Amino acid sequence: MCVDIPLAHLDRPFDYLVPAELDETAAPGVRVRVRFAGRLVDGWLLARVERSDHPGQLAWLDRVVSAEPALSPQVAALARAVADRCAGTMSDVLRLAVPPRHARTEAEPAASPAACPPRPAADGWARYPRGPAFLDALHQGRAAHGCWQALPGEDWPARLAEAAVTVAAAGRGALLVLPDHRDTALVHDAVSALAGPDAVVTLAAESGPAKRYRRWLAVRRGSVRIVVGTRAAAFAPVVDLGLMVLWDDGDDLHAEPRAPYPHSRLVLGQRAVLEGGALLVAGYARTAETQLSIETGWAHEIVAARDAVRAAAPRVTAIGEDDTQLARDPAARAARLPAVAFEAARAALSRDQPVLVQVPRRGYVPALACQQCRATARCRRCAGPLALLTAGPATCRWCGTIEAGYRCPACGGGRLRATVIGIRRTAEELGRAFPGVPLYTSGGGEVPTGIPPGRSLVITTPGAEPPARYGAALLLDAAALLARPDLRAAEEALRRWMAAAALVAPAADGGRVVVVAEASLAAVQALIRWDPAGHARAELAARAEVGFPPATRMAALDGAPLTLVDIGETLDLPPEAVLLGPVPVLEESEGERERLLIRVPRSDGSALASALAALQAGRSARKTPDPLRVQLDPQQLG
DNA sequence: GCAATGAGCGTC
DNA sequence: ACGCTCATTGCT
Repeated sequence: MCVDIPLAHLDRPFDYLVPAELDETAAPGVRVRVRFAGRLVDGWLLARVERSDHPGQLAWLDRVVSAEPALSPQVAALARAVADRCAGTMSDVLRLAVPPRHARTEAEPAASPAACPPRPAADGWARYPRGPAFLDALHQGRAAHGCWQALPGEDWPARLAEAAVTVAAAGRGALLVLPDHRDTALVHDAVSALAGPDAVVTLAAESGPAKRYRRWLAVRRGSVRIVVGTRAAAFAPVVDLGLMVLWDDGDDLHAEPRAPYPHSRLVLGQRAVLEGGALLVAGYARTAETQLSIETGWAHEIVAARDAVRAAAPRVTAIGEDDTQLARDPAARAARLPAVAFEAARAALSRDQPVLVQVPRRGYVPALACQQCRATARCRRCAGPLALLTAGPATCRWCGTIEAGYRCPACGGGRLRATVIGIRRTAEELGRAFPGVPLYTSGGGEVPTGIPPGRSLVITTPGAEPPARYGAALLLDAAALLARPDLRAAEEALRRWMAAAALVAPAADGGRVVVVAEASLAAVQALIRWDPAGHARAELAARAEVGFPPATRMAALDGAPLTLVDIGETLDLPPEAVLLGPVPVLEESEGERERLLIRVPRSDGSALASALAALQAGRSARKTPDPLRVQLDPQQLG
């Protein structure tokens, strides 16, 4: 029995006696209710055993909630492994893994078992030297581990669908985890086109409790073999799992924001170890984590040859922000468009092709700086950042004070410049620079599903690029992405640039990408050469140099300052552990919060996790009131 | 010397 | 959140 109580010191199985009348329904995997410390709590029946090691009196199982064995032995083992790895509790992981029960749905009769589709042709994989061999391995049921860098312009949903249907054709299940719903829809449609609409199901929270549980049960009961979904689907109880796919593992949407904060990469990786299925980590770009799995020999890379990359990639031109030659055309000048960018856009439009313009952040000039010395402009009253929220004067984003006569406290300059120009103003300005050209914007919740053929300008925030075949892409304010004070800034910038540039026609067909950033920067170089592998290699080496993940294992502890000092002194850590901090956490919320980082060699990762689990167990047993957040391998190290 | 009371801990 | 243990307290 695993009781559903979020207390770390109760994160272990408890034994109960099964009354004769429940003997038949009390099977492993069913939901039960038991009396625990005097009150009725929910729980999962993990296993039936002959005898208990518990020396005391055993209590009786109160009720079997439903005879449906919702929790498969594989998912139970996975939840335990993920909890251990993240220094969290199994019940917390199970809450992420299993959707809430819907009784009426459960009573509906099960659909017939999934049929085997025929093995599809997968000629698209022939462009990657190891591609066909990987698909053969999938069909033979081997537990191959691959890292696939998709070529620019690749119909990647079709390639992933081919891999999934190849596995289904061999009678096994496939699970595809993608960052967002746009991507799940693309892959769902691609699988559906290849193997029919009944061959695939998309698991998503927002489809409503009944629908969600119905689909989930269909997976659990083996009525459907191919499952598509976002991060929660990484736990989907796919029967006889033959393949797991993780698309774009650098996207932070793969990081679960609820305790114990497991990343889809970790969940699928653990699953590959426990269940033995194949794993394919795929994307245009490559993360340092994925690079590590290649360098340790755990995974093989599946990449195209250099000449295939050159043939598929657009021509990329970098222009530094300061030595930018602005376009002569006055309208283009007003839009702050460098001449090279203006020309690239004009050429594509003249060929009747759409042009993609990527702007780092949404909104309307999110920040202002001194024109003269570039110091960030701050509010005189509260030191909040100044911004142009409307077309009016600068306004403080924190307290709303209107700043009419700004004077820079550093240099005395009285003029302001926008440091990041948002999507709305860029759209306005570009509209003026290219009069008569249809204009689309994409970002936030509003992403056009497609762009009509012909000339148009598509202004987008990163990650919201509408699928189309673009003649050119302009990556504006690219330096702003790189300048973020984040360990992953370079990797993240390259990932976002590649996502946009991959939609542009090959150089041979006139496809051009203009990135407004210094050509000497490593990430910019990697974009120009279209070399995600080289960048990941350098990135991993750089992290090893400074002792950051994934070269090491790291834990972040967020809590009150005194709590952290106390923990740092008492925690039972492996001898090579290094404490960093605690440092204040930049949060505008109430209360003083600090962050303590703990770094250990990768070989001590499990010792670190168990030390932190023991810490949490001690704190929950002592009913320590002040909250402490423990995060292993945090995405953000800030 | 022993019952009455309460804090602390484990929870099957 | 119960209910058990064990220590302290107050009284015979």
